[in-house]
Amino acid sequence: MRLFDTLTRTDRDLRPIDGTTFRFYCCGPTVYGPAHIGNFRTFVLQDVFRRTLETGGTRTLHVRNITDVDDKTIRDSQKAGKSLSEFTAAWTAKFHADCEKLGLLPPHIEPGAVAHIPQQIDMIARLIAKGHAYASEDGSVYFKISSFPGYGSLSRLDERELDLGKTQNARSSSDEYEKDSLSDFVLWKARRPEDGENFWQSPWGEGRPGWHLECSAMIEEYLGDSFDLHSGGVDLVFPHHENEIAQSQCACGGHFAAHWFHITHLLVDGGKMSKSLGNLYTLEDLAAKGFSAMEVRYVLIGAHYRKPLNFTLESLSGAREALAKLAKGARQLAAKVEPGTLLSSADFGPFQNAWNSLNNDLNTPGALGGIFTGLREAAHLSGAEAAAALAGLNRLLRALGLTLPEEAAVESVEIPADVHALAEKRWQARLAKNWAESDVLRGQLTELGWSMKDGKDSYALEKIS
RNA sequence: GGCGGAGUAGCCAAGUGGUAAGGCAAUGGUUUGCAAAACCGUCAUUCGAGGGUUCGAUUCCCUCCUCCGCCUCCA
Repeated sequence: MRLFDTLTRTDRDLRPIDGTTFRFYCCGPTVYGPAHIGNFRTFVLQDVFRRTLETGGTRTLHVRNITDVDDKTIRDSQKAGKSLSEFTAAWTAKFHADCEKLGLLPPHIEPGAVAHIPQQIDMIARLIAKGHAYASEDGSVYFKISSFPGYGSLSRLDERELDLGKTQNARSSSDEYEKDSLSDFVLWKARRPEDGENFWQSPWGEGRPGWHLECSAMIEEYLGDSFDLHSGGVDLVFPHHENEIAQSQCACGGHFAAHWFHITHLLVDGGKMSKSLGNLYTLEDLAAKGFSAMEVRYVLIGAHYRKPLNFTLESLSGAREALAKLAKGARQLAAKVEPGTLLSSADFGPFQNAWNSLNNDLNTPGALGGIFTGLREAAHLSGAEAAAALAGLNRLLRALGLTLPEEAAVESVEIPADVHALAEKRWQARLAKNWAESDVLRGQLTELGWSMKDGKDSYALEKIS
């Protein structure tokens, strides 16, 4: 597949460096609360990315970390009166549950920062030995940006008016640590009183690792000094990924990530999502409004990953209808195929365009459009062609990670006796072609909060929500 | 202010130097006592505004307007 690369700003073909397995790393969540749909846009697109590679026959190694120590996890665990590990374990479990609902494939490896402190300390020691880092008097360690000429290549720092020297004066008064240059970033944070019990021993004294370091250390541990792709939300380009490049290339040599895949942020109702605006949605918030995680997933893949996606409740309703339409189309296609037919998956039949879209810079909305168009074409197919089309459709749905809703599962709701009696009465009136009375009775049912829909030989009662 | 991205029908949203995918909503018809459901249709002379290049631009260039992101630990 071809994918846009943030570093070179070009579309490039993806080929595993080692020729067999595509190895990639995704910056995972900081577990101090429930992830919101903006976080999940990134994780869902990374999931579609992986599924597309695998559907195309490429084996993958997917590593995604859990950030379980930083300012926020420490602060909020203290607020909650829990130990850091107890606190982050609970939110990690919640994250996993949400991921499963969204149909996200679990990463092959999911390392946590706290479990990799020795590796982080080792990396810092190497950076100091090579002259890329220095310890300050308080026991913190900083990366010396001036020691790495390549710094800023990913975010094009040299083209920005970010004068690393100049900003120092303006901000040094509020800086709590002692750095040579303000732009230098922290690798090891000396223990502070507010850290409570959350500190570890190091050659530089008690403290904890800086945020940027964990990814570099875990990448080295599981992917080595060179690997295929690194991914995250756009906000991580600077400084997080920039710092990772500096740390890893200086400590390990190697070229680090061969490709950078960044997902653009989600907008809600045309603007930034924020708690104060009341539009920061978690899966739970949306479930409370009656929307399933799969409907959320459909909306999230409904826009190209490099364009802003405007999330609205209206688009969620649209997703429900669209999924139902897809499910119906899939059922109709399946009905044309003899049960037991061996489904060929050599090509995608009428869904070839959809598959091509997915492989052309992960164009998920293009792929969805192609599926609906393909479904229309597939309606005219039969026999082996229909079987091949069905196979193609199934592969595509798997690549997108979409699980289609089952045929209208009738919910068994308790129907009050008076409602039931009224309905029976109306049904009899209707059978007697007494339309006037029939309509009056339906009006009464409506007032009780029930709608009555007539079928050929029976009727259905539905609670009006 | 610097850098980056975006403005396509009521909403979500693809796409292309050659005359606008798809989904939702809406709407017409068939059907149904009427509804609902289902099925079959319709639905952007136009792509933020104004210039330019071109036989031809929504697509390339310039200017302007609006929105969004990043600018030191936010996916």
